[in-house]
Amino acid sequence: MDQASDKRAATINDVAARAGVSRALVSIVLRGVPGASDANRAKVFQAAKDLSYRPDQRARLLGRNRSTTFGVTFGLRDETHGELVEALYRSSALADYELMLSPVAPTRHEIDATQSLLDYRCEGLILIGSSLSKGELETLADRVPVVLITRTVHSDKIDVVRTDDIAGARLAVDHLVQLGHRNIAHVHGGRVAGAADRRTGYRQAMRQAGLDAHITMIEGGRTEDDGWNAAQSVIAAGSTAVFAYNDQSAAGLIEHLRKAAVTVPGRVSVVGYDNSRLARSPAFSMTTVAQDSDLLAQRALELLSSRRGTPHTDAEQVVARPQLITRSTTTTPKTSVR
Amino acid sequence: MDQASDKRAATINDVAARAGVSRALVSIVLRGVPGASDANRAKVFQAAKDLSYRPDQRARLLGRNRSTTFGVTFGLRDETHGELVEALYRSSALADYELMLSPVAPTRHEIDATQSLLDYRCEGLILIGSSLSKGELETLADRVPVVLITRTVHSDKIDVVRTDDIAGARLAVDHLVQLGHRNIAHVHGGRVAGAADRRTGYRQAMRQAGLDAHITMIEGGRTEDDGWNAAQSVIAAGSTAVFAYNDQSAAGLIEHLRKAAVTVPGRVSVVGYDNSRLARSPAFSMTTVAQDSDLLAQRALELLSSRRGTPHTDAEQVVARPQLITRSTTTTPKTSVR
DNA sequence: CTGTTAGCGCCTTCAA
DNA sequence: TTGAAGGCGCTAACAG
Repeated sequence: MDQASDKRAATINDVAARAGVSRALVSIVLRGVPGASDANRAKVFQAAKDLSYRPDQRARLLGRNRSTTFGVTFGLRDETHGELVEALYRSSALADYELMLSPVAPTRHEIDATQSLLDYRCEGLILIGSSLSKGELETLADRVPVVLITRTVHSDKIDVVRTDDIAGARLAVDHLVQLGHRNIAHVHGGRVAGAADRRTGYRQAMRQAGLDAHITMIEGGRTEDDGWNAAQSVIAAGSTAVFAYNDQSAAGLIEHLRKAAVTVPGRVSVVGYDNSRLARSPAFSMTTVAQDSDLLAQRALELLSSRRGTPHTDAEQVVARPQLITRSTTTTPKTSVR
Repeated sequence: MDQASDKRAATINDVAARAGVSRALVSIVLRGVPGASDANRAKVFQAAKDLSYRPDQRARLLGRNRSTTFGVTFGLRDETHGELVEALYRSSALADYELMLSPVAPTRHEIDATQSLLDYRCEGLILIGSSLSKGELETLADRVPVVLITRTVHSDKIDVVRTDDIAGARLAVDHLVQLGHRNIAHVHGGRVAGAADRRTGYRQAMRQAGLDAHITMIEGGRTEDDGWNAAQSVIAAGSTAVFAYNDQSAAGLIEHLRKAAVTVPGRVSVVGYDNSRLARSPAFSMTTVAQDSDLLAQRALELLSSRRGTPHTDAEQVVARPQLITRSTTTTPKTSVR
C-alpha cells in the first residue's frame, strides 16, 4: 500500500502518470467536460479510483479564480440557527455552490467570523441573526454580496431574507384573542434580532382587538432563564395568556409557572415562536409560530447566486409568511379577568 | 474608492506595487520573518493597510504546501457538540492552527462531512460524537491523523479523547444511593456514543451498593422525546430515582413525571448528564454530571499537533474525569420502597 | 538586506 | 482528441 507509507495525498500528476495520459486530460475527464476518448476516460477513472484521488479544493478554486463558495456565519448556541444551517446545506446540494461555516460565539466575534470567510474568498456571505452594525454590514457588502437571514437592515446594499415577524406575532395574539383571552402579556426579546417586530405585531394585534388597555410588556430574552425570570411579572400582571419571544423563553416561563402551581394552559396559556425541537417535543407540545427555514435558506441562496457580477444595485427584501401551529399550551381562559 | 468599483480583492502584487518593493519582500514583512529594513517594513504595512489587504488563504496554504488547518465534524442538532466546538475555537486561538467546520445532519452524512474536510487538505480531523464504523475510521486515519471526542474505538490508529463515562455514571448513582435511594432506574441512551459506558457504570455502582436486584434498564435516547416516553416505565417500575443518559432526555422525563403529578424531586429524583444549558437553567436546575469541554478540546488539539510526521504509532486514550454537580432535582426519598 | 526564481495543484487557453 | 504552456496568489530557497 504505497499510500499508507507515502502519506501525501495523490495529485493530478499521480493520476496522469498511472493512467498514462497528460495532466490536462485528467482534468478534462474528471470535470466531465467533452474532449476525451472513451478508452482514456476509462483509464483515468480507474487510476483516480485506485489512488482514491480527490482534487485539492484550494488549488481547484484558486486556479479558476472563483471560489463557488458561500460563507455562512451562525450562532453556535442558537438552536434555530442550526436548523437554518441544515436547511442551507439541503438547498445548496442542488446548486453548484459549496458552503463554508464560521461560527459566532462569546469568544469569537462576528467580525472575526466573517473575516475568516473572506480570507477564503467566499463569493457571498450569509449572515444568520447577525448583530453587526449597519456600517459594518455595508463595509462587508462593499467587498462581497451579503444576505441577512433572521434580521433586518434598511440598506440598498444588503439583501434580507426573513419571516414577517409582525404577522407572526399577530397570528399568535389573534389566536389567543379568539380563544377568549383579554389579559395577554408579551414576554419580549429585548434587543435580539426580530424582537422589535414581534413587539410591534403584538401591539398591533392588541389594539385591533380593542385591548389597548391590556397591553403588557414584560422583560424577557432568548433563553430559558429569561423566560423563567419573567414568570413573577406574568403572575403579578394577572395575565391569562402570554406570547413569548421564542420557544426557549416560553419553556422557561412554563416551567416556572407550573412550579408556582399556575397550570399551563389551565390558568395561563402560552404561545412560543420558532417551532423548535423544544416546542415540538411532547414534553412541552407548545403552541407556537413556525418559520419556514427551507424557504428562507433557498431564497438566500438564490439571491446570492443572482448577485454574481451585478453589484449591490437595489437590495431585495424577501419576506416569508409565518404559520401558527396549535398544540397544547393554549386553551380558553377559565378564570374571567378583572 | 478604487476598491468599490474594482471589486476584486487586493493581491500581494498590488501591495508590492503600491509600496514600491518586490512581492517577496511583502511576503517577508507580512509574515513577520526577519529580512527587511525598517523603512520598507513601514511602507509595506502602510500599503497593505491602504488596500485593506488580506492574503488569500487558499493560495497561502497551497503555497507552503501545508494547511495548518484541522477539520472538525459535529452534529448540528447536538447542543453538547456546540459547546465542544466553542471550546475548540477557544483553545485553537492559542495554537497556530485554524479550524474548519463541517456539520453532520440527517441530510448530510458524516462521510461526506469528512470528505469535504479532506478536500481542503486538513492536516488532522477532530470527530465529535462520530458514528462511523471502526473500518471507516481507520480508512480515514490512513490518510490523516484522526482524534475522536465523545466516542471510543479500540484501534491503534485513532486517538481518543473522552470523559470517563463509567466513572460519571457511578458518580450519579452513588449520589442517589447516598441520599438513600434503592430503586434507582437508568433511562439509557441506546446505541448513542457513550451510552454503553454509562450503562456499565450504572450497573457497577448498583452492584457495589448491593442493589443488584434493583437494576432497572429503561429504553431511552438522547432527545426530550425519548425521556418523555420513558416516564411511564419509570412510574411502573416504582423507582424513586432515575439516572438519565443525558440532560435532554432527563428534561423530557421530568416534564412527563410532573405532568403525571409525580413531583421531582419530591417523589422521584432525577440525575442528568452533560451539565448542558438546560440543566443549568433555573427552569430545571438539574443535578447532573459535567464533562470538562475545555480540557477535552485542548487535549484533542494537542494530540493532533503532536501527530505531525509521526504516523499512527500507538494511539492514545485520554480520559477526563467527570464531575457531579448537585442541584435541585435530587433529594432523599420520601416514600419507602417496596 | 533585497529581488529573482521556482514551485504548490489545479484549470484553461491554444496549438498540434 | 491530445499535450504544452501559462496563470491563479502565495511561499521559500536562492543568489545578488
